Amino acid sequence: MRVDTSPLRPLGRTRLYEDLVERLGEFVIRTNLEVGARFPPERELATRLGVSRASLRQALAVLEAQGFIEVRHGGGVFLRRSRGFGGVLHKLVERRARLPEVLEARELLEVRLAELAATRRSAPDLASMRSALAAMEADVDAGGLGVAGDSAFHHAVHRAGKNKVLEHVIDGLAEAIHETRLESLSEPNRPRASLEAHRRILDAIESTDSGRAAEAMRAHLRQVSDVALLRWEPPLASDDD
Amino acid sequence: MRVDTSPLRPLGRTRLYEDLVERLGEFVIRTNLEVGARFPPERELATRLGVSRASLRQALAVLEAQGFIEVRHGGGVFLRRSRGFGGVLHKLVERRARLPEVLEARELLEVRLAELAATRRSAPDLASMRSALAAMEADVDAGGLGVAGDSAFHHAVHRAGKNKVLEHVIDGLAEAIHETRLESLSEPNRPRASLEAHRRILDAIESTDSGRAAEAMRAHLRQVSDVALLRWEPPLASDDD
DNA sequence: AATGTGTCAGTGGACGGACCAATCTGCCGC
DNA sequence: GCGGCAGATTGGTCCGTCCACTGACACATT
Repeated sequence: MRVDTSPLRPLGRTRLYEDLVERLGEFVIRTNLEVGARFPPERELATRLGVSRASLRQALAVLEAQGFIEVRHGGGVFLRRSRGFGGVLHKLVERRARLPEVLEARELLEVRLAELAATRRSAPDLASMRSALAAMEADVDAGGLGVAGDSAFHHAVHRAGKNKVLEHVIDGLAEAIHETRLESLSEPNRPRASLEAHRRILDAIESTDSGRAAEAMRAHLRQVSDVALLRWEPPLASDDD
Repeated sequence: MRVDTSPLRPLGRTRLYEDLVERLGEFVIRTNLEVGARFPPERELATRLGVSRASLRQALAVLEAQGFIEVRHGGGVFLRRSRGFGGVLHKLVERRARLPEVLEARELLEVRLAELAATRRSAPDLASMRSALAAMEADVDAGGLGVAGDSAFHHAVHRAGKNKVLEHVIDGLAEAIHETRLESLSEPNRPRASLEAHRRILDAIESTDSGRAAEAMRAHLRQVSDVALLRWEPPLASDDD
């Protein structure tokens, strides 16, 4: 039983620590704090922001985990990078308006990963893909959409690409991608078509044919995002230079 | 003056909240917690983990910011996704051993973004690139390495690609990339060569020639990563299937 | 004078308890 | 059976306290 999670939040919801993250971001900008420079002490920050040290420390923990600051015990809080202070991928991704960008990013990453997978895949990787496909087929035969298998298959391909960085990035996009997948698979006959597309991808990867793998993946993704509403007109280049 | 940040950390240093993030990850795995399911109450978690609620809440804040959990006031803590629980990009990136993967990811993203930039760049984008290049040239003429201009130029290209998601991802890799850039530019004559490479990229983007932009960027990056030590032998595909 | 050493103020790390606010649950009266 | 109220649950925030690490300065030693 899925718990209804995101929608219909209380409205004015305000995570104090989230506000603090933003405030600290502003602080960096407005004081023109340089990379490597030190923040005021926690106690002072807390006082000036009018919050408790506990709340402030939640915000600092987030920023540190994000890599924006470094907190040195006994030393102080230091700025590590200012670009994109605040801002987390998953938040960026969860905006409906970003769908075209997400799809664009997805295609880029996933096609390349399929290409890499064709060259680097190990025996266990292939096994994962096959079993994911089998699960998907079983589910589809039973009248399901095969989402679990679909997801597992793509994940297996990602792993087979042997690049943790790219894999991590794609996983970050996973949520938004998952929505797309649902919309697509909900159309009649889609599950079947999708299954076939996956077979072609697997076949190419098995034959270590990276070019074919890339193309098969690209075709598959295009098919999926076609359904996913809005075709996107990229802003035209202006030649006013 | 850059503060020496990463190397030679105190050894046993241990961020309690970081450990907690991992522990919670283990908890999700071991109890096979499903997406949407609820965690035990904070107080109970804190007790069972043997830490204060304050520390636990730092960990929860990180996990929530990361999008792994959702915390509902008065409701409880819920699992949003389990894939890659814990694990943050910038941590992944900061491992020396990952350099090849980072470079691979960088090339993929940056080449594509250059390609997009050639089609989507606006007048202000071009202006940013030109001024970055000018700054770089001035610095190089003065005997500097031109790192600031270099960085600004790439950033301008990223922005011109008009895809916030990709831009965000690249910015996440920025730190590691920056190191690479330093190593590369430190070699004799490099700054000059790099400047030329950037000119070619800009020229292609100005002419809205996406193919040439992509190639110019690729060549530039290859040149840079050549210097960056270790050529990488990707793991060979095993044909034992 | 140069160097080593001890001390101490400053700063982050963690805790426990208290109280508020949103939510959930179940009982009670209609 | 249904609506609503009240108490229990659970997260949100704060405060004060104490510990641990760092860095700088004063002082002693050579």
